[in-house]
Amino acid sequence: MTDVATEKPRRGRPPVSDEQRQRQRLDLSRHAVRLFAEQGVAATSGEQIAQAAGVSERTFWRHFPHKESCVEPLLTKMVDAFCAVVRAWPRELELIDHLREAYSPLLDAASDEDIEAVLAVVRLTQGERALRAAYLMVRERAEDVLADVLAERAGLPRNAIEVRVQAAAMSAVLKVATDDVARAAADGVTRETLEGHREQIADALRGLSQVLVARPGPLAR
Amino acid sequence: MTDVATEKPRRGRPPVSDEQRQRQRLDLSRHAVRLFAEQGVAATSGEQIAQAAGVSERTFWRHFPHKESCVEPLLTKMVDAFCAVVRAWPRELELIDHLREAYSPLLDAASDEDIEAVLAVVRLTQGERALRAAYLMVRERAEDVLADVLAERAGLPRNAIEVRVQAAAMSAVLKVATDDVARAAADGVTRETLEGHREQIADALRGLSQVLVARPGPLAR
DNA sequence: CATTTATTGGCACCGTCTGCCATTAAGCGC
DNA sequence: GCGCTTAATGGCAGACGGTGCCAATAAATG
Repeated sequence: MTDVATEKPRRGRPPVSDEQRQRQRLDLSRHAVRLFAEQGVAATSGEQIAQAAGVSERTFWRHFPHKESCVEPLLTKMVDAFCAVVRAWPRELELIDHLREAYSPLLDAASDEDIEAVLAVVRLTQGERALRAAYLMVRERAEDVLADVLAERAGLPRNAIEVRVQAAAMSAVLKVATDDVARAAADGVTRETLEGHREQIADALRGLSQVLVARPGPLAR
Repeated sequence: MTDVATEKPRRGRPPVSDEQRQRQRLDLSRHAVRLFAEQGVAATSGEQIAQAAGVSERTFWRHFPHKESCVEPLLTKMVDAFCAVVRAWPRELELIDHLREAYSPLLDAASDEDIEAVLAVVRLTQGERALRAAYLMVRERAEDVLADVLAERAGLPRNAIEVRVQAAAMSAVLKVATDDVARAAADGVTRETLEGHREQIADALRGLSQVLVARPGPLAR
């Protein structure tokens, strides 16, 4: 009825800004991931994480509904960066080529420590099934972005079966490549490891278009 | 040193057979899924499931490490059946055609109640993130089987990047199709719904081979 | 029946996570 | 500065998830 932000004398303490909230979560997240990597998820209690970050256990649980969701802010940060790159994918370019161009800036945008932490999380998801769920949730968000972009480029509705399948397939490609790199970076991340990721993705994308057996292609004809 | 099974007078009560163990788990699983569907996962306590199945809470927890893993036996049963079909895929046939032939027997092998229960679980995984992890775990096992079969047919090592990517992509296809059917079967499963699944898979497989934008195909040339 | 081993159930206990309330912090007008 | 209002925090009790331990029972052998 009345205007948007008017009619609001706003008395009392204002809520903290959204960015600040994110920063708090991110801080908790970094401590949590460090502890997870050092001693495992099961052996790390919520109390411990809270203490490491200097807040009470109660407020820790207010920030994260489950212990595993601690990894989310860190992962989200990287995935969002990647999504931004995908969204900026120009029509006239191959995805591979676009990634080749945009990949390095993506790496520069994040601190080395965060990159290391993210890869540590990905590695942890191999054995710690509790983290797998969180990991796959944020991957799913990325898949939706991918589907949006694909749909727009193909001129199809977002939920067309072809679009969803393609998005799922490409998402799978990214997953395979990322897992490989995370494993490769088990002991120390170098610039080469990360550049390798780009080429892994390229390889994997090629693998996708090869279509070993799923259809009667030129190979089988 | 000594022979395999000899030298074992085997005194005392013998361990229960593996099949019997599986049957017990399956029984628990059915009760659990029913309760999950009726009142949600969070609102269903381990004690409740145990009581429904007529065992103590303690032995319930001995059968399942986490509450969510209750769904595993049911899902595994279906996935194993599907894997068997994939393994039997003859070289000279298209996958789609093979599935068309083998699909009905697959349905006949399971009770209607179990099929309904499985679809209910898949539907639940949409909203209950706790179940998502369990669901994705058994899907991953299926992906490995797929990779094996693909590797053998293509004459490549099991962990070749192309193989893994293809397996992941096909697995994604199955996931998309299955989710669609589970949604469609929200109110009552009919034979048509299930036959529809086969066609969904076929559609999705076609979608996979279309390759909207991932490479310079005839469309982009 | 006595013996041996596997399963079961009961109990105590730690960690996860929530609801509730008192306390503190951050803004406002005065 | 002082109230006043609202948001964030911390502390506490408690339900639920899940494990270790031990006693009781079940199923085999002789």
